[in-house]
Amino acid sequence: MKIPADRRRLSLVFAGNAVPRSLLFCPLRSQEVQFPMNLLSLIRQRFAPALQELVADAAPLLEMIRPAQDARFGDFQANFAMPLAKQLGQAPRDVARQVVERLNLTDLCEPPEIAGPGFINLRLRTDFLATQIQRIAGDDRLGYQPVAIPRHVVVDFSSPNVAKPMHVGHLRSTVIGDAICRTLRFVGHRVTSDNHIGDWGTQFGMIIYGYRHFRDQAAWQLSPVNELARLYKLVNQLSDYHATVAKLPALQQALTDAQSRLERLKNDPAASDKLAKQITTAGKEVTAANADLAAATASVQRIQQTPELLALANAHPDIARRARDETARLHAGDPENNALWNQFLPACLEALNQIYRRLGITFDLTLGESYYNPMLADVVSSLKARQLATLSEGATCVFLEGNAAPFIVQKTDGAYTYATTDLATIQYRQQALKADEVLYVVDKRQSEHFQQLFATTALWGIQGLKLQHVSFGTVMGTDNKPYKTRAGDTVGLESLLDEAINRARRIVDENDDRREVPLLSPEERARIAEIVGLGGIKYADLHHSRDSDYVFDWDKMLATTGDTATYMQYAYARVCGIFRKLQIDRLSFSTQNVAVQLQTPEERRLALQLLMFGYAIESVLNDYRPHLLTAWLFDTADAFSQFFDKCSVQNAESDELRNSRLILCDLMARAIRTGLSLLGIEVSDIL
RNA sequence: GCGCCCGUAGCUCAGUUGGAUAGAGCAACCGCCUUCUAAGCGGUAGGUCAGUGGUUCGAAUCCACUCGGGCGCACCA
Repeated sequence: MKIPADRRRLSLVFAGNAVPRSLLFCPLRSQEVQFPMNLLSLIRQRFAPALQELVADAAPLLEMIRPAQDARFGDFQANFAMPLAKQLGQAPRDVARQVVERLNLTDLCEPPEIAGPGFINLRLRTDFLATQIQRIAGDDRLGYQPVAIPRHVVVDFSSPNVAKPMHVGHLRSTVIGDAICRTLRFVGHRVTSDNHIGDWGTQFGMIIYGYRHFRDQAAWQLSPVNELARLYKLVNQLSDYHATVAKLPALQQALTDAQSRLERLKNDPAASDKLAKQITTAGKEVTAANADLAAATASVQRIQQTPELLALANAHPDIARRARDETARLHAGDPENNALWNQFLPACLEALNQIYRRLGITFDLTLGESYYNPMLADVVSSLKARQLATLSEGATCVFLEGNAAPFIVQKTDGAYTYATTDLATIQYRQQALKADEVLYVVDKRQSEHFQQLFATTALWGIQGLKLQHVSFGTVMGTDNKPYKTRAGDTVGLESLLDEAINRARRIVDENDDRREVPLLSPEERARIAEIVGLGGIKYADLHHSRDSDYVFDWDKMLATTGDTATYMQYAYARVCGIFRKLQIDRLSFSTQNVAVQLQTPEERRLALQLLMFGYAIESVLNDYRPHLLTAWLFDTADAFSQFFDKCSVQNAESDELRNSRLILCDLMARAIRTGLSLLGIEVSDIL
């Protein structure tokens, strides 16, 4: 397949770099012994030789060394003695003892303890922790070394449709995808973020049709994007109206059928568990059929009760087909439709970019579906040549084992589908972009599509490219239904961001007004409200495990208490407050060589937590789960809050202790700033 | 009908792929500001991990079935 040298379609290339440069290459000051900045890997390395003496493959056993799940068990625990004992035919505690005797850990840990059935509990030496903190003092990367072998990862996320308003689902993809990009870059991989926007599909036919028939010229001149959005909604509404009217008898029939089925079952004299279950099922079917009919009737009535809409609907009875025709003509190269496309697209993209700018998100590439249009015919003929694609009911399909439905690459009318585009995109990403890996940050409801896509890709002969669907769950409202406005519309993103910032502003005002002497100017308040509001939205999304559905709840998101972005931002601001109060410059202080002492449990816990940063990062990238980073951030801020409570800096018993605590404070601030930056969340020196 | 996912404290969610007495946040109750930001800290209470059976040293996690819920299944993307 040929990749067109010229980009026939408009594509935007951003040079944006998500993580501040300063965070990327910050060499450590001391270059002596380099421990990997992942304490767990270090411990595992020390266990490896001891285990290799007892067993051929130590790797799975090393996996069983974990952070302790309870502080009483120390800092780390090894759980391998029990399975290993079985393998060796010995008692677990004996096996544990043998391993412990072979260990050389004295520079890192207190003597290991064997507990319960054979757990090995490890407690790091406090002087070791102190040395490590001293070593990474002042480092924004907390000592994290870039990977030795970088991969090139293409991250496909956000991917809105132009002209259709973006909604919370796009927000979720955008926020998760951006966090993944930033984290991958941080550890040293090469990342290409690609916004695979829907700029070539059915909705464009609708806009073109709307533009030709329903355009309000004044509105168009005032704001093309708003007018296009209105036109899309209108055409969609009218198409739906006709489709729904046509569907009403069938829905009515379905209800009647379900009802009579239920009656028949209820009158069945034979009583059995199976029958009872069938009655339950039939009852649910009646309820569902009722709901379907009611929804359809309501949507029809909405049109019929609005004379202007009804008149339009009646004047355009075959609007759906004619809109599809416009799409087909666009794809066929019709000059007028292509001219309109070229006219519409920049405004649509600009509207999207406006939102990305507010969110602080950039893309390396914005290659929409249209970009791949010239490659689609070759994809299909290549699939046919390999006899993967066959004609069925007029459509060109790839039939895959285990899938009832085929993977359609060309429709009966000759049009290509997003399956075709996705295949072309994969080929392009491997051949032109030289990607090693592609991530798709897309709603989990599309998992079957990706399963088919990846299966087809493999059959097609593309090798050496790792493909992963990074799926996420639906965003629900507090009513546990997909998040919508009361009228049933999707919630526009722009208004969502406004709402978040407005709410945050109220909190910022309230807080500052409570002070004896307010600290903040209106401009500062506005800036902080933005940081807190956007941080709240992003954090709410990211701190849920990505594949669970989550409930979008303003009050929780911007709560002034608990596990929110604000908690971390607040902890950061408190560190800045300490340095302000003592009139010490944080940046210059942190480069001084200060002896770190960890005398209290709070200081020790904070230090250990900071040193677990590398482990947290690697857990995130293991399966692209940003919520593991939010958990680490919360634990870190929590450790700091306890430290702040118990360990006064300005009233420290000695200058040495004060300086040691200042080092911890500074490092903690860097940890929070870096960690939040990987999630696309900012901090402020004052809150 | 076929397939995928889920069910953990009153609510919202974690639970590092089979480890020790199942954890957070919110809400509730009790306590802590003349000292670095109380957007904070400490404490109390709250659980049949939907249910039953199985696998084994050991199960919220794996298997089977049952109950309850969600989603997807031929030309929208």
